[in-house]
Amino acid sequence: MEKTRTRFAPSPTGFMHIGNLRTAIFEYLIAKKDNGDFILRIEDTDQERKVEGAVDFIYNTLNLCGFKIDEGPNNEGNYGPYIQSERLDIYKEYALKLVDMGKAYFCFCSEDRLNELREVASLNKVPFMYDGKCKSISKEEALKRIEQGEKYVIRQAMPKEGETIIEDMVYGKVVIDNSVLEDQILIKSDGYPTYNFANVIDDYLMKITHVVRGKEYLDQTAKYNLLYEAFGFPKPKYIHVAMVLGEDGTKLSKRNGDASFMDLYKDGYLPEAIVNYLVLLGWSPNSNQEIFTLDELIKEFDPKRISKSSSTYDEKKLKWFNAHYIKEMKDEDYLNFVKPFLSDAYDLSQKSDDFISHLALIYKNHISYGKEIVDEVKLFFEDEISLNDECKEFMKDCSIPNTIKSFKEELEGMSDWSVSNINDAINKVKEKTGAKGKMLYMPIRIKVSGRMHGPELGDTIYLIGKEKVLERLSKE
RNA sequence: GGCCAGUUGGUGAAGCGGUUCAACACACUGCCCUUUCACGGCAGCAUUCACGGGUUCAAAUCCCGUACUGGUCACCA
Repeated sequence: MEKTRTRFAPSPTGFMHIGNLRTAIFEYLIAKKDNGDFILRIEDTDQERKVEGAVDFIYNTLNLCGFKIDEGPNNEGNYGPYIQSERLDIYKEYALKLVDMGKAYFCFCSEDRLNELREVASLNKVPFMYDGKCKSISKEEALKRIEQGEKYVIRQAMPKEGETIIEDMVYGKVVIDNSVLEDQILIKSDGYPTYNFANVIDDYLMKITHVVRGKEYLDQTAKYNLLYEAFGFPKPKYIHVAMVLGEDGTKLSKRNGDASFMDLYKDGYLPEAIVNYLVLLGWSPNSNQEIFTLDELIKEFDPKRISKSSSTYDEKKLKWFNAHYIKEMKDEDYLNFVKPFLSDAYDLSQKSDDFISHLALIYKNHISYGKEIVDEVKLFFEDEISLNDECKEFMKDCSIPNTIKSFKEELEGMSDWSVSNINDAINKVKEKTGAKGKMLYMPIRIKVSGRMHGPELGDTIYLIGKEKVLERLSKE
């Protein structure tokens, strides 16, 4: 039995959106479920889109997600190189092999001629397809013309009749009519392979057993199969996955400003939560379980349960997952996680460690992503408070000044500034004034913090500090 | 336009011919808990599975057609 090998094959653009990552997750899980290998291959045959440092970026992202790359550009295995631009000779060699077999041919048609054909086709309202003009050129003549420096591409001679069957683990059997397939280009005139050709060659040479890719490639798989068959290579198993749509129903993209993994990560989304959320987007386990560790996913994942229809990215659900994972964190880990967000936003140099930790911990059950704490915590860093209309409305009740006065007196007489003493003080106010419930807590909260929502009142008062609290209570 | 695929609630989805078939989760709404807010707990939320036909004793589940959505038809990946 051959070893299961999957590959993640991104373009090095230095950006990874959610849909890309999800594909990587599926590939990783399929490999690891069988104790197989997960390979990273860089598809940089489009030299214009290449970005410096992109390879490290991809390693970094996958590492954060907890995925170990078994082979890739930075840790080569036996099937390198792992960057397509370094494999040009290989593609050429295989293309020529196909020419020798009579299954591919050199084509000298100029772009102008192709454009003319295209125009005629669009005039006649038929799909454009290369007419195979150069197919009849003999190999000897072709070689002579190449010798003379003529530009050429290599095209595969495709069957004009019959049909090609695609077997997919998600979509089942899909039949494509051969008549819609044109003689596809294998090697471009700049010597680079086309994406399709490089893929087939690499997947074969790297012994990839399961090809996971977006559904947009489903139709094209017929071309792949014809290539595998021409060479006599064994075909991999195909797993096409439906797309992830944005909340507006369109495809996720960088241009739409849709979140990338790194954007989310920087805002304080935990990789475990992102992975957990994404794997459930278009895949469901054979149970009601929703929270999964990576190991559990490896055990449970079954590509046959991937959904055929596209799904919509739902930030609310992601937040729910993230909040869950935050609540599960150990306090110590949580503090290390949120403190950077605080220190980025506020000057903490005058604050004690106790203050910062106490403050951060109060919000552990409140925030759904790290950066959210910045806004939540604002009330502890502002000198002036101003009430909004809702607060003002609330404060109109005539019994309130009395409550505030009484509470102020309690605080003034307090020797030891602590959360429990503050809570006791609130209790005493209740006894003395008869105010209770909302009419007890809310006036104090508003007067002291300037808002109607916030963490436990005792903690809030404690952290704002005695001096500032008294000052605010005294104000009209 | 040709071809390919998809269509279960606001969202992710389970179910794939009957025996709770419309689970579960997010969101939302209400209640309870906490002397406030939040957390947490509980409850409600698709008479119906895009629509129309057919097969069957029986269909969200099988078949056909229609509509809609998306993908694809490059020397781009």
